[in-house]
Amino acid sequence: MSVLKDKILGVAIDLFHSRGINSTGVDTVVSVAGTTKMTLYKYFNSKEILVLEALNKSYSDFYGWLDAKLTLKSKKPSDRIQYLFDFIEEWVTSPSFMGMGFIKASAEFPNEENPIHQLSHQQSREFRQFISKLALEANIKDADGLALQLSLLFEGAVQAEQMKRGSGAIKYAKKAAKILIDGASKA
Amino acid sequence: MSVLKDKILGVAIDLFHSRGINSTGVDTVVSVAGTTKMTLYKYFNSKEILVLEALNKSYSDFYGWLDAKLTLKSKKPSDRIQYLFDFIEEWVTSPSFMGMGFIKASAEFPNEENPIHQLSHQQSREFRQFISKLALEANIKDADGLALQLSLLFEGAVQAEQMKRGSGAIKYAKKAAKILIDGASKA
DNA sequence: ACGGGTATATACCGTTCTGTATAATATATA
DNA sequence: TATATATTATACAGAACGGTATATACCCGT
Repeated sequence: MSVLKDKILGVAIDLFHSRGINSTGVDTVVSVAGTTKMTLYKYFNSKEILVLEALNKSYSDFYGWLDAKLTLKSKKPSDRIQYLFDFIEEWVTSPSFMGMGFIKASAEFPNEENPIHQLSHQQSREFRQFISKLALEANIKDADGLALQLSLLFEGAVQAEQMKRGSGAIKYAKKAAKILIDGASKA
Repeated sequence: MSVLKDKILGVAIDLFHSRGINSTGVDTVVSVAGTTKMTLYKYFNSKEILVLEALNKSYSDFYGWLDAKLTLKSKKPSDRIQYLFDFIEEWVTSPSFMGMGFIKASAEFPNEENPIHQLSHQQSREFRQFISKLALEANIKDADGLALQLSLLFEGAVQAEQMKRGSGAIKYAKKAAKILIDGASKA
């Protein structure tokens, strides 16, 4: 991947998060990235494709980071779900946190037939499946049910933190997650 | 309030929810409402004001409906929090459900200095305080903490339902809420 | 029948948007 | 030095945007 394409993608991710996707024109992207529209359209055939690639990079960066953290933290897969919200807290409270792409994008593109909405939905499902896998490895019976509940806490906490930085919501999400995990473990 | 202003406001709320705020032009609003831009701008001095009023009506309709339902359901304020998610489920699964205005709006206007973002944030806080009042009346010690947790479940469930109608997330949110309420009651 | 507010119709202004066409420039390799 | 490729510079097309100006029709109480 060209260094210039990478630069454009990174700038786009920043701007989409800080100003919103629809409120960010390609002129602004190229201006901040220090290049021109011709170059942007060479690497991305349309703004929609730029948005889709930005979403993909955003999500896979987060997912890769979280998965690596959990793998490093515990060699026993059955313990990992216990640390899930610890790392989510680390992520959410990090200065570079700007929100979750698929949450914002699905709000800006509510039409379920829109490709951006569909990708957002897919990422949301992928993340829930990731939690479900953690729950399964922890020998939790209703793994899917717990995963859904934890994903609600996750999305709610991210939503709260997007609305106001330093809201502290993640601390309470963590406590709630512990209660739900413990409850589901004994069942 | 003029019947025409009401019509415009209702159409605007529908369109903002189904197409997004930034993707809905005033031309579309007046066209669907069957009126003209002159009339719209007579009642709303700018699109931003239209958005703010749409948010206000959206939220107060929801809040008023929910509060009335809870008051009717139980004469004992200490019981009401038990039924909170029952009515939220009724609201979310209703065919007319289109999402929560302040959740979508805050995603479309991420800048914390933007008036629309600020109103969204205020409504989110108001709703959390409403839950906190319910928790207080139920003699729950950490009423604010529980209220924050329940609001995370609420926003997460609404987010999930916005992304995919009929997701079923609300059922699991309800179960999680019951666990958290019971846990906080005995503490 | 007449006058005053209300709504309509329509055209327009200036700006911004995505996307493209064209030509000039830099850079690296052969 | 010559050639191919990557990037820039700039201008523009065509549409949509928020918002305004002007003139016309309607309706209702006097």
